Amino acid sequence: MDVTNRAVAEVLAEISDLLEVHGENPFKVRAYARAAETVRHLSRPVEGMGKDELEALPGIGKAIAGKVAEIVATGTCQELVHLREATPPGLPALLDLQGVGPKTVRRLWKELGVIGTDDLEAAARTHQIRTLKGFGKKKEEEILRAIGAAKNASTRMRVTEAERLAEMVLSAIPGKAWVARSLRRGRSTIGDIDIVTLAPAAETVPVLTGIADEVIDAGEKKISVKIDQKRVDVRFSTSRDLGAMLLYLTGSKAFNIRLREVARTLGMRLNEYGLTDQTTGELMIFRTEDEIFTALGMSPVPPELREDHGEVDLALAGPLPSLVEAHEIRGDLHLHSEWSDGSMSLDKIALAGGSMGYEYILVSDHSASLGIAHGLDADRLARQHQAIKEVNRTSGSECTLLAGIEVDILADGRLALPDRVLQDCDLVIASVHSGFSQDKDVMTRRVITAIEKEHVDIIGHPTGRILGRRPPIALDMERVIDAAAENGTALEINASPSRLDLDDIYIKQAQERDVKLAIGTDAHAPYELTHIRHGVTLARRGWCGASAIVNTWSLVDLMEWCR
DNA sequence: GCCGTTTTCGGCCCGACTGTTTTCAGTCG
Repeated sequence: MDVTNRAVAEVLAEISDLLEVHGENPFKVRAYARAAETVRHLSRPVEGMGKDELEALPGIGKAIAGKVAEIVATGTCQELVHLREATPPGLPALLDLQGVGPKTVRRLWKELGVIGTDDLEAAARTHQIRTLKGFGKKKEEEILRAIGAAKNASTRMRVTEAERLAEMVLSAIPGKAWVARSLRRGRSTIGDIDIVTLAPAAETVPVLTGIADEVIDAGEKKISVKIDQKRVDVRFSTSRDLGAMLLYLTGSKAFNIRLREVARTLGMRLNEYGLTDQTTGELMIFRTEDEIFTALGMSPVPPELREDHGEVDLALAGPLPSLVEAHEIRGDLHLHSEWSDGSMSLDKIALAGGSMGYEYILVSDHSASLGIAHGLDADRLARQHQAIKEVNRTSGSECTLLAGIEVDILADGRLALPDRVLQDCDLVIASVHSGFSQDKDVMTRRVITAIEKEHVDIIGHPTGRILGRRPPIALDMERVIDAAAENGTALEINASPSRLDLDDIYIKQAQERDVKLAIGTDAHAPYELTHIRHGVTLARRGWCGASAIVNTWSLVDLMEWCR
């Protein structure tokens, strides 16, 4: 049986949803949801863990440890089977509707016989909902709106799309404003935009109402609108207590809960306005987030780590590990020129690298193979590498071009170019670009075969995912990371906003096993070099310091490493 | 269901906003 942490987490999360629909104790519902999150972000597989080890995990006690063991052994558990039998299958989806929660779902089900979205829509159109006590015309309209919105459900945004939307709103707000929530934490995809502003509500609300497609709600302290199908929340604050508001609105939700628990152990209550002493009732306010961390007896937690993935306990015990910073990056280790499918000449790349302040850039065009236009064969690669030497001699740029290749990992694990060609490269990236649907075992062996190759230095975009378009390939990442550790091969953190591959979970795992990482933009055009910052953010989310990232090293050290 | 530097039982983060309400429940983040 091969049960991944993700699969176990999904079972636990579904139990949580179903318990909620059945009106179970909300704390029990949360217990399952929390356990699901714990398992989802665990840096080692629950499969093979003993009962004691499971129960030592945060939020997992005797009962859920038993469930996890059952799921690992059988792929499911009896509790879930029973809950599913007792629940119309269309019911949990109703929880996703805006304004519809567990209490409402349960009443609609029990009192109107609603068992799915279609029923609900019919009930609303025939005005049955307003017959329920406590429900009215507005609620009915809200439900119809929510169903409509769900039908053209907007997917999560890529980071670049979210940044554009945020910039547009920030520039419209008449006063200082900051981005918060998942965009500030550096999540790879963004659901909605949250902003904190010092601008007065009276001036801001009309402006936002003007640019919004819909106003979800608007009060004295906040306004929520929809722009281009995306939710934008703006919260009003003052410079005197900005710290607590930024902290609260950055989250995550789980992190906020943990922080408030910490405050309670100190006899205080934390909210978005400050810390309240529970005995005197005195409110302490803070201009910065760091002052609040200090007041809670913690080291400051950078936004990228605020997920309740162990950082709170660590910050209570002492300083957190220092994370890589953008200025520490000395070069870009993945880039395509006009020699394959990029748009940049070698001269232009050297120039662009110079203006980024880089010491080096790895020119890593595609190898010739099916599916990639203008990939390089051995002859063209040799000519390109001659041209690279020429540019290094003549460009006058501070930035050295490294002569590399992004060689295809073929379906059987062989590489698309022979060893004698690869050995002449400064650095070799090997990537999967075809045969994405191989099963897990075949795919894992394929990638590990490439990792074991003498001349391969970096595995490019390891899971091959394209956010919102192509799922990750089936890889046993445990085995891949072990193989990378054994062979001294680096894994890439691909900084392209459409990839952001590896995931932060795996970056953390790789680092824990002393696997080196390489950040590359995969740029095909000059402006894409600036995407390096997304790679740095992702590395930080994976708890990465500079020393684990090979392109924070000097050119000499980098060349020494890959030899 | 989980958990313990007051606790192995009795708590469980906290506030904004809305709708259908004369005082609050439900939902959301």
